[in-house]
Amino acid sequence: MGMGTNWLNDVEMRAWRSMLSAHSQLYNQLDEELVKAHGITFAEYEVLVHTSEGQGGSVRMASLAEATLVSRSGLTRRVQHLVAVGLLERRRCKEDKRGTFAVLTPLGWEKLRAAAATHVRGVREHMISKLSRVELEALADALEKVAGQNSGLG
Amino acid sequence: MGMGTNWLNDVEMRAWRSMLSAHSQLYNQLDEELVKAHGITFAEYEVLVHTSEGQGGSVRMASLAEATLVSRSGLTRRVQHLVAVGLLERRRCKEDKRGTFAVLTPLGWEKLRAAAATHVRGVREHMISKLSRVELEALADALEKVAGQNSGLG
DNA sequence: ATGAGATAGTTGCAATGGCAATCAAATTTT
DNA sequence: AAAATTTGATTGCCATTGCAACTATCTCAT
Repeated sequence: MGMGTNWLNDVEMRAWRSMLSAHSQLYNQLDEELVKAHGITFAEYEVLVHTSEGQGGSVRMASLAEATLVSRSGLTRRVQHLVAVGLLERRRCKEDKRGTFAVLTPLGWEKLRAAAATHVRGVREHMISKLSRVELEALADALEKVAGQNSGLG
Repeated sequence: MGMGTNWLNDVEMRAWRSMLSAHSQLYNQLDEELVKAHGITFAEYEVLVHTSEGQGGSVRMASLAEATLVSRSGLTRRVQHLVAVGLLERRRCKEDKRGTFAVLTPLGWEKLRAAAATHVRGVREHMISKLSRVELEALADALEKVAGQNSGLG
């Protein structure tokens, strides 16, 4: 602005760059492991997880979009694909005829159960095992502050 | 495997979920701010930054791809676009005729200078200001451990 | 009840990005 | 030095995704 840019100092730069790098590596690694072992992407796995947390394994589309950090149109198509491969069903909402539920099928529950084992193992191996308990807590606390008020699911 | 999945406990889950959430929010926010203020995406900004760090504002394509966490084909097209809008030039490498340098143009330097101010302000506002100095250091340390041996650029 | 506006969800379209194949040039092997 | 392999980079093709536009339904003010 008036003067030259007040650049990020070393700690600030390390925090920001390692955030990009750690996220990228973790995401790609976990995604690859799920695809190889179970034929679903991490994004699809996230849909199954959040669906399973709703009443009777069913969640409204908008809520699912928010939980999985994707746009509504993006979610529509992800669900379309998961329906096509038999892991989800769509159910019309009786209270609000505009609404739609995504519902886990028995096959979806089974896929989720199997994929969760792979996913949890991956998170432990690629993230948690690299940190002490204290470091992990500090990481969780700091990241939650950065993420802001995003605790509940909806 | 023999027994049920050993689920993530509370701290582990908080760390992992907040990583996804914090990254998503930060990335989208910083991207939007750059697009609005300077007409370039965050991904493009990253290319300008890493190019500026090379000798004479020039970097080999492969090195740039690695630094910006994108595939080589993805980088080829990003650079194509930045060339089309006049922020970069391509220069053939004399020592290795297969190679190509991306080189910042004067316009590219100017755009970088302006965009950096916006970007740094955004990082401070959306990440750094939410943490104490101690928390920030803990975050940087933890994320670097998760990211592994990715310090140098190339 | 009716019309204005908000909300749930889907679709067209365009941008982005990765994988595999390809081409050119460098390096290694024999 | 010819052949085989590796490496740098680009392109074709396809999958994913977001924005804007659209439809259907709901809510609220009058």
